[in-house]
Amino acid sequence: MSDQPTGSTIAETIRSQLERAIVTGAMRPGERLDEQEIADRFGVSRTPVREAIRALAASGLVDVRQRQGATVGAIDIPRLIEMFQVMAELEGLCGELAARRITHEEKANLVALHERLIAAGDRVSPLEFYEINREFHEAIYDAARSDFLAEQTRALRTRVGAYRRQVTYLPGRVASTIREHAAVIDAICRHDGEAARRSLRDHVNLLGDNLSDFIASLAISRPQPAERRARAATEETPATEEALGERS
Amino acid sequence: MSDQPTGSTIAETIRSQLERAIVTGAMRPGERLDEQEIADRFGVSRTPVREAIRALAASGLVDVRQRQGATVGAIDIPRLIEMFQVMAELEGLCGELAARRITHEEKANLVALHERLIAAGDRVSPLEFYEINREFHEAIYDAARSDFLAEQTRALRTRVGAYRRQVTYLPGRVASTIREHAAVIDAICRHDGEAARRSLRDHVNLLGDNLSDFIASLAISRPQPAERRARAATEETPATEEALGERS
DNA sequence: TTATGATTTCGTGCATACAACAAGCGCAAA
DNA sequence: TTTGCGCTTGTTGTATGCACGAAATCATAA
Repeated sequence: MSDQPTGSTIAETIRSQLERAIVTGAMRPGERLDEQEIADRFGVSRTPVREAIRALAASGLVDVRQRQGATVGAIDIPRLIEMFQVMAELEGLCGELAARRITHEEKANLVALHERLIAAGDRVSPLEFYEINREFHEAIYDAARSDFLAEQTRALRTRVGAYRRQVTYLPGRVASTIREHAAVIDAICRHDGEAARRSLRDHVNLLGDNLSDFIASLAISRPQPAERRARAATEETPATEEALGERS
Repeated sequence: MSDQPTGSTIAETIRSQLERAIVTGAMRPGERLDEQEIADRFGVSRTPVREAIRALAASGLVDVRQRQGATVGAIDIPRLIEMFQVMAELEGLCGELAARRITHEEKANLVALHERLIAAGDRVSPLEFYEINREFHEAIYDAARSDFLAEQTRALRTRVGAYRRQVTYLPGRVASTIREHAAVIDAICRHDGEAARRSLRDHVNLLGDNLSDFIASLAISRPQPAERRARAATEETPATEEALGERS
């Protein structure tokens, strides 16, 4: 390993790198994770790589089958919808708790983030929009004052990250997101727990709905993913899944 | 390994065994998990033991700190309450979905389980009561038709298992449980999603409330039975250890 | 040609050895 | 006594070798 964070283990470093590769879409769902290959790529032995893969498997980002190696977690549509539904509940609970517990400073922060989001949305900067959106939700987690709930919600958010990213960029979705966030902020600042819960839950559920529409529209020209372990010796492609690929 | 399930790995076997030891309370919160010791105990090398421990850590049942080994997950009171709150939401969602999707056969099964629960409650058979209660909730997960939701809820249930077990056996709690379950069944059979969600959520939340009462009552005066063989008696333990440890 | 069975190949699962780090211990200095 | 430093010791983190098993390949028969 050339650059390793001091105080951290190799396994954790690899885990982090792989996670990043997966949630950003650099590694595509169904793609194989060969222990030896990854070990060579990072210049370490199989042991920490193996540990990293198992950790990712535990968080649901990769699938492992006995004696058959690991692949990047492929989530089928029904399951993805289920995940959004659960996420909606958790985010809703975050909203309700936040509405009851938020401080003045946090309110101000939320509003500020929202305005940054609007600005980013106007300039149509997907990456920045995505990041600010993340911070917005993180701010709500903080305000909810429930570490465990925050961890669970965050984990789920990460897990669907690769897919959600596609949805967030849908045309028209940005404007809707801003409107929905405005409703969330309003409810939270009014300390209306029920309204906050509802607006956040619906917000996330709408993402899920959009997702299904999105998927459905793609189902027409979907190539059969019969790719086995065919990997060219060339550089790996920083692409996204064909079904969820760039779309304008 | 003397008896290993065919088709399963050693690591998985060990993971399962350790999980069982933890959720049943045989291993107590804060207790240390020495890789070599466990490896010797099972007659295997450190490698699969290590893997098992990391898996348990990922599911939240054990805590690991870099270079400082692993301990059985110790959950403090605020966090435990947070976990119950999240669990209440998830169970509530299960209930709502179940109310909308349950079949006639499943209704009958639910009722049958409930009657078995009543019988077990009358005979005051804690272990059986616990098991039937588990099956009851599992039946609701099934009826909800959401694999992911079921997995999440089940995982959380397992995670608080060691603590929840104590609460379920509180005097008077059995009768309340049966009453609350009756309300749940009624709502589900009427296909009233909202009522099902509310009744199930409150049911679990009441467990949380009882939990706090339980903790509070123990904080006053509680002679330690200490009939269990003390393994790491000198080990530093969190507050919950005292409060939720062995009791009659 | 397809189907079926043996064989080869390649990757995972586990064992073992070594390295690195943290906690405990002893000794010396204040 | 207390404090600080270096050493020892024990445990974790990583590397490496080997064995088992599943998929791939090939051979043979219908």
